[in-house]
Amino acid sequence: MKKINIGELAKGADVGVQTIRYYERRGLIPKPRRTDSGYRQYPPDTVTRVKFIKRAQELGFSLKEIAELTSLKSEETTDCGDIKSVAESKITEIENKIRTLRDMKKALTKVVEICQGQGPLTDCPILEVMET
Amino acid sequence: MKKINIGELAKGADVGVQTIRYYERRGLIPKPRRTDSGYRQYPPDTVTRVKFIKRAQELGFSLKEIAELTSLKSEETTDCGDIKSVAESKITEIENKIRTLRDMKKALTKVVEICQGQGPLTDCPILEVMET
DNA sequence: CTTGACCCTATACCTAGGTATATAGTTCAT
DNA sequence: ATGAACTATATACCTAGGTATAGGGTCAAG
Repeated sequence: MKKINIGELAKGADVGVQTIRYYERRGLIPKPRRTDSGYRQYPPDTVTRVKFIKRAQELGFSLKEIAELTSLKSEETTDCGDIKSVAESKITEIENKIRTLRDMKKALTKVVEICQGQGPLTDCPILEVMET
Repeated sequence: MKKINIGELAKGADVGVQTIRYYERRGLIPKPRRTDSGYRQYPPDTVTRVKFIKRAQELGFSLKEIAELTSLKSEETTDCGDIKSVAESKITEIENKIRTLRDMKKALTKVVEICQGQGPLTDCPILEVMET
């Protein structure tokens, strides 16, 4: 297999070169071999690895959690159920965030509905509700 | 009216003393007068002001937005409708966040449903979907 | 007159996820 | 053999919202 440089890896996974090095520091991708001059040489499937990171981010995982997921992946004793329960608790977490946002929206909607949308600030129900 | 110290203000608004000084630096609360020895002396209603900040945060406003809201409040030309439209665009923003979270949840739920919850990782549909 | 609880400034640190900059070495095509 | 394009390290910077620490001064009670 031909190896790829950091630039090709970054391009292939659609991230910046700096981001790759940052991921390496964070332990999200393995430290690659180097050429004699010090250039990083990646096996081409590292592109998949970086894409995995991006995809997991889109699904709501933090880099820290992705690192945990990755080390889970490489443990012998991990089975599918372990991954599943990580995903399930992430779902719960997302539900909680949605609930919080819905409460915020509800509170805001309520004051907006009361507000006539004109007149002096002294009577503004929005500011009023925020000051109590 | 008797003035209060920073500690009393912090306690009254249920935040840390450092937070008060931080808000001052951010321009969220006016710079108070000082005693000869340099102590900050607040009018007691500053407690309300700090509580306003906390409340607005709970409603989803960033400190930057709260500062804007505050300067809007002190402009002569501002009327209730200006405040209302700020609140309305915040509602829209919250709705967008909810939508994003719902999409994340949907994607995660889908893979979790496919996963049997046992067996080797090689067949794990969750990891599989994340790698594509 | 001293002790403890305040207060002051300045600066650094924290999480999260990077991006930017400075300085230097390498590789490849012409 | 030279210049563009790439790579390396180290360090600083960014947003957001603070918290912590160091090294002082002040105030009130006993």
